[in-house]
Amino acid sequence: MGVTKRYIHSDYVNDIAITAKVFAHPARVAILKYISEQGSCICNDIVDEIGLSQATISQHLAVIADAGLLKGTFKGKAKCYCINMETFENFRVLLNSFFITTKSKCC
Amino acid sequence: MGVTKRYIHSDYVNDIAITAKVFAHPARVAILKYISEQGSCICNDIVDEIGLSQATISQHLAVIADAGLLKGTFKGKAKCYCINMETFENFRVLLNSFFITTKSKCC
DNA sequence: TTTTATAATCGTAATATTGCAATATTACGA
DNA sequence: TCGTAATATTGCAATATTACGATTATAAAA
Repeated sequence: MGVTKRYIHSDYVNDIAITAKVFAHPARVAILKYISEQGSCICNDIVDEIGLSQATISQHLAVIADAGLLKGTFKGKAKCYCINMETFENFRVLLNSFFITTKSKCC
Repeated sequence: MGVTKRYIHSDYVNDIAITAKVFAHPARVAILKYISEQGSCICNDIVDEIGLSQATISQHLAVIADAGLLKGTFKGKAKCYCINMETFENFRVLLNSFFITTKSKCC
């Protein structure tokens, strides 16, 4: 065991969990926040900004990118990152739908 | 290593990550969804509803409860769960603030 | 008091995640 | 082509998470 049993859940539930997981690590939140604050793209100022090794940042970037949240363009030898706002907006809507539809009359 | 370095990040960033983590597992999303659908409280129908063992469900419930998202009342031998909508709403607002404030002009 | 139903906890195995050093790759400029 | 800067990948150690059986607590009912 130790494996998440995704197959027992609906797609909707799995989608929410997978989406939330991207934001479930402070380094990834910080990376997205930093890119956002820089307005447009940057390179490995992220490594300087956040106190983690280049390897670790690169891994987190890969997780964010796999989720479809990054657009990258090579600008010289550096890579220019920016947020794919379309996917980002989809994520917002998905999570918000979950929050909005959840109700509970307490006992 | 293997430990998330929370201390290098701001409280805001850590709060978002901790909040998102609650929803980062499909079982927890499914539990919340089920409680919500039942309107008010239930007991261990959750175990029957979701295909996980009682011990596992209990663990996930503990994670949700630790986040402040559950209210429980003992009703007979069974325990009655419901969602703490105040905390839930706070979570919604926190995550939404992050989504709303994030911008990016792509390269 | 004993039984029974319900839920929490313990112990443990399997797997996932985090983080980093070392190394590879990629792309540019000299 | 070589050297160099920027990123990605690999391999590994430490830790966290997930899941479950077994056990333990708890409270109502018999």
